Amino acid sequence: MEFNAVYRRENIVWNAIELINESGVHALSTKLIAKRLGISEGTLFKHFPRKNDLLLAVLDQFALYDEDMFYTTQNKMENPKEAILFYINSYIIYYESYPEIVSLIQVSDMFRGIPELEEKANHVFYKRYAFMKEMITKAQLSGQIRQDIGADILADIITSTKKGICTRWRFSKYSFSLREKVIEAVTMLLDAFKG
Amino acid sequence: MEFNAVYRRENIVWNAIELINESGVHALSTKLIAKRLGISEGTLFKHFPRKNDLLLAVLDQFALYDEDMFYTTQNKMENPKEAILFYINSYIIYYESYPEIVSLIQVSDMFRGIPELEEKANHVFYKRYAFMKEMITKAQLSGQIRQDIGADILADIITSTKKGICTRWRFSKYSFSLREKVIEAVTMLLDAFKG
Amino acid sequence: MEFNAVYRRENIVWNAIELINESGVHALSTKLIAKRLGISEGTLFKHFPRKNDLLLAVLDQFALYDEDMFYTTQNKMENPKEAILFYINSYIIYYESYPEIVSLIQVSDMFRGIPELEEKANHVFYKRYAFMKEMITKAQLSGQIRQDIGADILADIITSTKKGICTRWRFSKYSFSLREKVIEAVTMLLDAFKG
Amino acid sequence: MEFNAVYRRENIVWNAIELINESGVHALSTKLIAKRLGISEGTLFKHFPRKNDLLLAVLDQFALYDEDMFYTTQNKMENPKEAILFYINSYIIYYESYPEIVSLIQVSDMFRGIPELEEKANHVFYKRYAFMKEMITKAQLSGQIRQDIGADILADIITSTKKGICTRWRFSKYSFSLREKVIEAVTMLLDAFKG
DNA sequence: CATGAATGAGATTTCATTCAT
DNA sequence: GATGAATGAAATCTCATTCAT
Repeated sequence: MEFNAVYRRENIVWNAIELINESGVHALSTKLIAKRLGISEGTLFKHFPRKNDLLLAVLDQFALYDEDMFYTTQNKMENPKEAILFYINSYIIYYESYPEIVSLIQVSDMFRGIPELEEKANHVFYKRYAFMKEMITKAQLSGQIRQDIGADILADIITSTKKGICTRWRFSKYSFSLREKVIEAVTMLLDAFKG
Repeated sequence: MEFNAVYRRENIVWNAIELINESGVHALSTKLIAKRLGISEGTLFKHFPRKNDLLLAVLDQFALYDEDMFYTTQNKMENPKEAILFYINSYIIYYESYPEIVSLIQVSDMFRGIPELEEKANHVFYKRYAFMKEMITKAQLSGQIRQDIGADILADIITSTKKGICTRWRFSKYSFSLREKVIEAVTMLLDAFKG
Repeated sequence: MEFNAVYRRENIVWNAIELINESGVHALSTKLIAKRLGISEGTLFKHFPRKNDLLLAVLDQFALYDEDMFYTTQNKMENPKEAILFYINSYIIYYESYPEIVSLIQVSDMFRGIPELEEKANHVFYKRYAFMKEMITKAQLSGQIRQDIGADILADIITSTKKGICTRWRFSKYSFSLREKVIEAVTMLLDAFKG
Repeated sequence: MEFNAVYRRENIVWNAIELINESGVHALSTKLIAKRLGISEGTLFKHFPRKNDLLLAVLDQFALYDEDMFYTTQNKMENPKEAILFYINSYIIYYESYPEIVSLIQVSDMFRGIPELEEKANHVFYKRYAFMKEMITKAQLSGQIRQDIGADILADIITSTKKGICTRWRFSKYSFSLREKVIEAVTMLLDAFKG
């Protein structure tokens, strides 16, 4: 059954993510995933011939909506400032629905030294960073953001702040509203640097 | 010789850090460290009875100057804003002198799931965050920073931004001046939120 | 195949016992067992996740028939003296069929200091001792054994004698009839202390 | 200082015995002994060039008084029965003064597979067994013990019983009087088989 | 499509022992 | 005579991966 196979794959990926969330990457062994899923390791390898293939799928899941978000955000670009908030908000929705995904936020560090994974993770972050920078540049051109500051620096500030609050959210065991804090921070920043 | 033992320990720690920097934590095996130092694994374990002990020493190295920095920064607290810049600058000096140390910046994530390491790493970050928040609060009380914004959020912004730029610095293979970028960003932020 | 797995497990256990018999516990390394079985160490650990699990299985094998012996002996208890001889004889049958098992007789000492093993070994011996004492007490009540001697001491004498002769049998490379010697000794003892 | 060297050696041996008593042979590492003595492993090896040399010294300590006991017991041989009791009693005195020594009683099994140790341990036990058998034979010749029973079997019974009670004494954490129980048992046996 | 059995490489750790100082 | 540093071998155990059924 094709449907079943797809479902099974997703299931494996999510369980892997949950394991990472609970115990960190170093605890993610094929044995553990299989046990948690109630399947044999053999079966696991039928679905993902190499452990790295599973980790690549984890990365795919992590960035699953990126292209969509870029696309739908682009459509709001006549108002770049609102676009930025819309974009940030999209991630928050994703993270609040699936908090385990937040444990992947430092995925570049997690996968450093494993070439194919490191490369893919870096790619994801480069694209996100580039997109943010592009939006900021547009906001500067449209006068919504001051033009005397580097778009790269502001992109650093906003993306890092988002990451930082997400991380603190996870450490605090989700004890505050991610949305409120992130939106407040980004709004503050956009206001502070408005054109 | 006591001197030798201390030197050897430090040597091991730095080589471990370099290995982490080059290939990530997952590549940090005792065999690799030993080989790189030209010593036997047995010797390594004489100095660090458990691999975790070595990793704890790595963490110690990472946070080696924290207390000093807190202390000397405290002495500048009559001007909190300058204190913040001084504090940030202290880290930059450390990182520019020993760029490999920057690869430890996400150490909390790297060590997640290994209780004693995770705990210690979290402790380091909590203290840094708390210190930044304290400085911001003082700056607000002295009127240097606006009082209508949360000290916690501004602490998130500044510490995250520092981390983010450091990480990008490393990814870019140190292709820009860490000092310039970080100081520029933090100055911008302090200006933007001045009281 | 379930059958195969069970067979393999038993096979491992018996080879471990043989190794203990030939060279003592201290020579029982997982590498040696694996080599002797012609399997990899990995495979060994699939069957027994920890070496201690294998040793526990060795203990189980050692005491495999204990409950049976207690049970069938109980049924002969209307004549306690005969019951004692029947019970002793049951062990002799086991030991003569599988002489390697005799090398486990001092298992409590062999496993001292390894908590889970020590505890289990002690448990086995305590039960055997208690059962012997119970039989002696019954024999005293029924008048078959003198009542002016402590059941515990006589239990010590009989169980120790059995052990002692078994050990000497092994040291002598099975050069005499275990049955004859043990039965002779125990018969002598029962006669000497008859009521 | 010769005196010091001798003292140090004895000290090492006793600490080794204590360690065996507390945690079993398998826990007796040179590292542990050195730590317990507050000396370096290097120093330990100055006194005992090989670990086996230390273990041989442990065996020597275990059998230290054997020759003396054989000798002084011989002098009482005009009354063999009393000689047997005297002989048994000598061990009890030793064991009650140094209960840790009792943990060596199964030393033959502990050292099985380590040729030089196994051989020496067997030798000790063979001599003790032979001496006991000799005394019994004499008691039979002098009419104190029945002549229709094998001296070897009675030697098995008496030596095993002694061992068995000693072992139970240790397991019970010395909760009963070793002397009373052993003397009672042996007296009982000698009476039961008197000529 | 799923599984259980097998595996070899490698990880961490312990051990007895050596040697220069 | 004592020490600390060093070591190589071995021990237990984990890992990702393969394959016949």
